[in-house]
Amino acid sequence: MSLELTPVQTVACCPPLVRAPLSLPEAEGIAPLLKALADPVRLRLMSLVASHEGGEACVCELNDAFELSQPTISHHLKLLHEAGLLEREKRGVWVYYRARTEALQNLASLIGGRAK
Amino acid sequence: MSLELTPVQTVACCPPLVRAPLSLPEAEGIAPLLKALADPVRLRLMSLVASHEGGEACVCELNDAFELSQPTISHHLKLLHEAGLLEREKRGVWVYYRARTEALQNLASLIGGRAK
DNA sequence: TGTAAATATTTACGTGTGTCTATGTCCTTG
DNA sequence: CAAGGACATAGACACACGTAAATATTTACA
Repeated sequence: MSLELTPVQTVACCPPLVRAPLSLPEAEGIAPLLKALADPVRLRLMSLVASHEGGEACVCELNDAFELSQPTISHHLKLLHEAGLLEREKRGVWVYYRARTEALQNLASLIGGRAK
Repeated sequence: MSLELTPVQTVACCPPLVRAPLSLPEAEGIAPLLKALADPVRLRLMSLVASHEGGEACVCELNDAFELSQPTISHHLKLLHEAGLLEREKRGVWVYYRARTEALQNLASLIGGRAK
């Protein structure tokens, strides 16, 4: 197995943007997380999952929410999963994705944390 | 002049991700903001400016913080400015950029806002 | 065991992004 | 008004990204 940190593990280690300059390694760790969110489809996927009842949603429901092909949705879900923003669980034929809210909150405090 | 909203104006109007699904127009308004931040160089630029004394920094200082060409830094600053994350002010020969902290805070509460 | 449904992977393609070099513009000062 | 410094713009190029079509994989069930 790899010793690499997922992006979501990286973000928890940094003070807010307004507090201190980010080092290059820190920035390189955090950027992939933001990149994963920086797409209209993935933003909507994330909000659909995160606001869904039980904090999770089945891929079948997510597919229906977009006018995009199933492989395209699967691709976006994979990116969010690899970034550490979504957890994946297979139950029978269906796959459920769950939002990692602590990852979102770490990211939020990095971006919007207070200066002092 | 244009009637378009800048991304930063868009973000203030949406509930947190975990609260309700984002509409397509909402997501398309917010994604550019995240995209602007989703790059290691721009993340560092943003944190350099935001954490700098007085909340602003001169381009000349920012150039020195990277091993990139001056036009490349200028390009990144332009993207951050167009997204509404940085304000631009020319004073004499120098240009100063200032972080729009309320934009960062709106973005943060969108991403990490509590569910209920 | 074989068939259908749910999801993922592969491949391909047009478009967008990050970077550089070269050049332009604006301001200051001699 | 000429020259130089600070910053922006334009053009070019390699690479990454979003999407779709075709195909593979996994699971349930008749």
